[in-house]
Amino acid sequence: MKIATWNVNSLRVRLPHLLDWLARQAPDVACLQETKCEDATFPAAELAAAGYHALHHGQRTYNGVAILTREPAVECGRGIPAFEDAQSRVIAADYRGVRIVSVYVPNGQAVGSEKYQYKMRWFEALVEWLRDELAAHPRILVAGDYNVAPEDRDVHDPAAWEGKVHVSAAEREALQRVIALGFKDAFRLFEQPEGSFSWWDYRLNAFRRKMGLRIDHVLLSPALAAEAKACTIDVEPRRLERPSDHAPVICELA
DNA sequence: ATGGTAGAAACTCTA
Repeated sequence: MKIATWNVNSLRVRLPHLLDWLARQAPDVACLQETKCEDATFPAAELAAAGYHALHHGQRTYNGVAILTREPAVECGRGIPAFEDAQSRVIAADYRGVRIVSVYVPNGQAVGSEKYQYKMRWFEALVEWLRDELAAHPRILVAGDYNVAPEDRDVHDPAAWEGKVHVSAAEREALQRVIALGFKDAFRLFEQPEGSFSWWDYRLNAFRRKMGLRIDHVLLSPALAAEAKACTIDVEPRRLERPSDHAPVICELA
């Protein structure tokens, strides 16, 4: 089973890229973030024509997460149950015996800001929720935009980024608390090229200059990690005209 | 030097 995650930064704008990419990569599951559309305007018909069923937790202008599947999946919740959140950042589904969670962790804007504090509270709620979810569903994966680069090798210029949002010690510790529940970062189960990133700022020609961060992750439960065959970042969509600022991450399970 | 671009929506906020 081939499972992908991609922050598309507006599903409406990126729909042509997404449809081309679905045809090329043919994932069984695609977790999307930043759809930036309401459920009412979700392009379900276009995706159905491309061969995908969709579950969407939408929101106007900001956020919005979806799960695309080849066959219908069973939705099992939106948001973090014990965390009151006006922002659409989580959707979960069962598909072919796997609990799939698509997450869009808050950006955090700047260390110490109000949005950063929200990010840290959000992470704590995620950890508490996933502890129970992992116990109840041994075959679970949590894929999405975590807005944290776990290690210095996930950062193009660690010195320049030191202490900044996405890289700060507190954010890395928060992500490690998720991983410490028992999850594996699928990407690091395999040998990878140096300078592997999943996001590049639109500004300053960051993509061409290889100024990226690896902030999009597929976290696998131990049962699924044992079945992982490969995990790659597909940078091709980032090369296109009018791209998302993120590249898809693709994980293959046996 | 605190820049730059992109998206949605509304003349600003978020990333």
